[in-house]
Amino acid sequence: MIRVLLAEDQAMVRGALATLLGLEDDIEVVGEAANGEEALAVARRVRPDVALLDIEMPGKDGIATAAELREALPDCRIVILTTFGRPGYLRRAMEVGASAFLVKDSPAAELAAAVRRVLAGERVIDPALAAAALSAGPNPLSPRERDVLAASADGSTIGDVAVRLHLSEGTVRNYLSAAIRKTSARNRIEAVQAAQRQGWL
Amino acid sequence: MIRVLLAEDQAMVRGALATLLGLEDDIEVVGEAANGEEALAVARRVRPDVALLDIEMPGKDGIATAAELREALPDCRIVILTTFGRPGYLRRAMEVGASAFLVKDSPAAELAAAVRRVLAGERVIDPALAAAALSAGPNPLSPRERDVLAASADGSTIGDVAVRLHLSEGTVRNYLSAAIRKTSARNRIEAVQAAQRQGWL
DNA sequence: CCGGCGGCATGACAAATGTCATCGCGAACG
DNA sequence: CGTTCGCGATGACATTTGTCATGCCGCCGG
Repeated sequence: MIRVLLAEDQAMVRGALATLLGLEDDIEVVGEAANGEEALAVARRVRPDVALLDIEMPGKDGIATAAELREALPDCRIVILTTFGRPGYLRRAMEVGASAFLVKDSPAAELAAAVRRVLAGERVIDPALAAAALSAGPNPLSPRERDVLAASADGSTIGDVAVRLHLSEGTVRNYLSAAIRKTSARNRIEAVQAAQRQGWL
Repeated sequence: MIRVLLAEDQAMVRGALATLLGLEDDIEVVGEAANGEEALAVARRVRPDVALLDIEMPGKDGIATAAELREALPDCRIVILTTFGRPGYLRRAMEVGASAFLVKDSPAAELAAAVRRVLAGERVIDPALAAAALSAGPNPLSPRERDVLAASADGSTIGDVAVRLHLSEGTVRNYLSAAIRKTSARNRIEAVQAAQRQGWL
């Protein structure tokens, strides 16, 4: 039996996916979690063969969780599951040692198939997405630019961001200006959206 | 057997939910759809007893679909399913004649339960959410303010919005200013986010 | 040890944004 | 019939935002 841990914040989806996997003869869901911290705690206890991690979770997201899980249980294969097939997500998932990257709008049967394949040592990545990630290139934003852009994402004013990041307003404007240029956007809002679309935040 | 139609854009989630429902002795999934148009077409053909509609779908969303479905198949009960428990969503769902309103982070078992209960003539609404919807009050934005705010949501500049809506720039600014005031926001971005959080867009 | 790069800051300037007062029009409502 | 309200517009104004040049510091690679 393949022992699987499932981390996904939406209970209804989590339950449905767990049931789906449980129907497979060779798969057994040995743990469930609603967020990253929980996933790590459960993983340490149940020591699954494969961990299915949703990226979009409150608190510690799936990628960060994957990174820690890699250290705690090096033998546990990691399958990243996500709503959004963003190039940056894929890139980060791979850097962190994930074995598979699945988007939720691929067919449900893919899930069990991916679990089996990663356990067999394969990597599972949608070729189209892989191409997109490669052609998009790496994140061009410097760490600080990324910080400032992320801090601006919630509608904060430049002053707010400056306070929150302990910077001068002028500096914030400069970083933002750089981020806008690098994302080929016309203003902050477009820059934030472009960066999110690429998975750079 | 209760004949159910399931509309949900993410194939993996759709498949998992369909499987889950199919496991119930008294429920049968007689149709699936990935968007609103498809849902309507399938519904007309299979004439389900209950339609499960996700709100967040590309093209025609779950609420708009519910409105049309209500006219096409008045006897078909409607269960709205959504990721976000936004007060405005609930309000609109009720106005459009939905029998139930479920958020995806309630337990998976709720789904089948809701299907049975709506068929029995009950309404299924999370009490906490109902309270939130009532205490939040109705959408204070005038139709035009809503249009302008929605058109600004993607980072468009005032000029863009003016062109797209065939308005003068000054008018756009005025509506935006009103929307910002009514949402108690400090700028466009906050206004958009506040409105989205309430389900007003 | 020197050049480049990233981080941080200023100051100046132009452009976009937000606010306000005010106007005309038409529809709805008492 | 008058009042109110939403829609659309204008003009003036203050503020915020975006751009650019420039400077300083510290670190790292050649």
